[in-house]
Amino acid sequence: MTVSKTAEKSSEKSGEAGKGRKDAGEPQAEALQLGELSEQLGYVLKRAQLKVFENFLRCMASLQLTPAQFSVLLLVEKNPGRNQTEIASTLGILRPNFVAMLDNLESRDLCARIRSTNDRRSHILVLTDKGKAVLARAKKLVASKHEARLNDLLGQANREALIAMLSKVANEF
Amino acid sequence: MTVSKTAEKSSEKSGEAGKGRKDAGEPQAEALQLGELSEQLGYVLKRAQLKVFENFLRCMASLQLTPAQFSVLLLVEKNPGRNQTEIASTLGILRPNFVAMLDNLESRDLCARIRSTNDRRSHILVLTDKGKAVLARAKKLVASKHEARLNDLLGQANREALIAMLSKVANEF
DNA sequence: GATAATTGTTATGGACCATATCAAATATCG
DNA sequence: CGATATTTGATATGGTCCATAACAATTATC
Repeated sequence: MTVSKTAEKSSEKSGEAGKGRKDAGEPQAEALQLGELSEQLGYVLKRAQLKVFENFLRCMASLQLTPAQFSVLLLVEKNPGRNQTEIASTLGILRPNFVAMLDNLESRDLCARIRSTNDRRSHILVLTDKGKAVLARAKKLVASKHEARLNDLLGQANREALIAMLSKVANEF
Repeated sequence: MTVSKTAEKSSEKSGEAGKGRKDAGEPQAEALQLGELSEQLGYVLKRAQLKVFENFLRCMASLQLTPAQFSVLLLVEKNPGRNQTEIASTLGILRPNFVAMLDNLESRDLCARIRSTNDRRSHILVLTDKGKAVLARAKKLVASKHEARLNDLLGQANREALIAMLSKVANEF
């Protein structure tokens, strides 16, 4: 069930540009049989997730946003005035690990920590103007380059069905 | 798009045993709005993947097999006589990282490295008798406790549709 | 007002992933 | 044949992400 991010370099040798794939060329070392692996939920889930994240990063290259950072900006925009603990726990990020993430976003002036007047322990999170602008551009990129790709691949109906099923698995499994 | 493995402890406070959930009890700190996040492919994919892996580990607790180890055993069983490079690259595992994995499986007598007579550089991989037995038990556990759960949740048809779509995403996205 | 709990933070360790490098064995090619 | 390049398994190492313990400042609780 393990899959890493590096595309297998071995495939570069065989199917390059316009070469009509010779079938009985060299010994060729026949491809392995995946067998039951290709129907293992966890295996195919992980592979799909890696591919999707990989594509997401490419789409966001110009904005330099990771999936995690994008999710933080989205959530802060939707829920302004919440503190670090609330945002982090909603995303399943542990508070200690959230600190460095925010340091990054804040250093890039996308997000700001504001001392709460009610509870001077907590930091209220808000998007800066730049943060809002970047997020707006990010959304457009995701919609046009990322989610649209899923539509092309599966069709609108199947895309929605897939996301609905994944949500169900995520929440009720 | 980030999700960790720890279940949010905060939910333990509210819905415990048989307590009828009071709606207007204490201040309650209203739950955050996920907004567009809940329809982000990457977000829901990652959450689902974590839940599935978590459940897999619980099911395999008695056999002490991780998803990655299970995939290795499955692939070696299906393709006996292949070397480390072939098995690893098929699973998307980099050769350096595969060494420790095999050390582990070999130390538990589940898998064996055999020097190839054709090419004395490579190690042929095979399952030991114990490895075959453990894998057989693992398959039964996965089928009865893991995959069956997906059937209960989605139904047979949807389960197959989900896996088919994930395969498509994994291969063609 | 003493004690407990919460918030953000630091330090730290583990798991996983990726790259460079190496010795041994093999392949390639002059 | 023999020099050079490639392949295989392995080691070392660094990065990222995840998880836990602990701490100071602040607030809640009694």
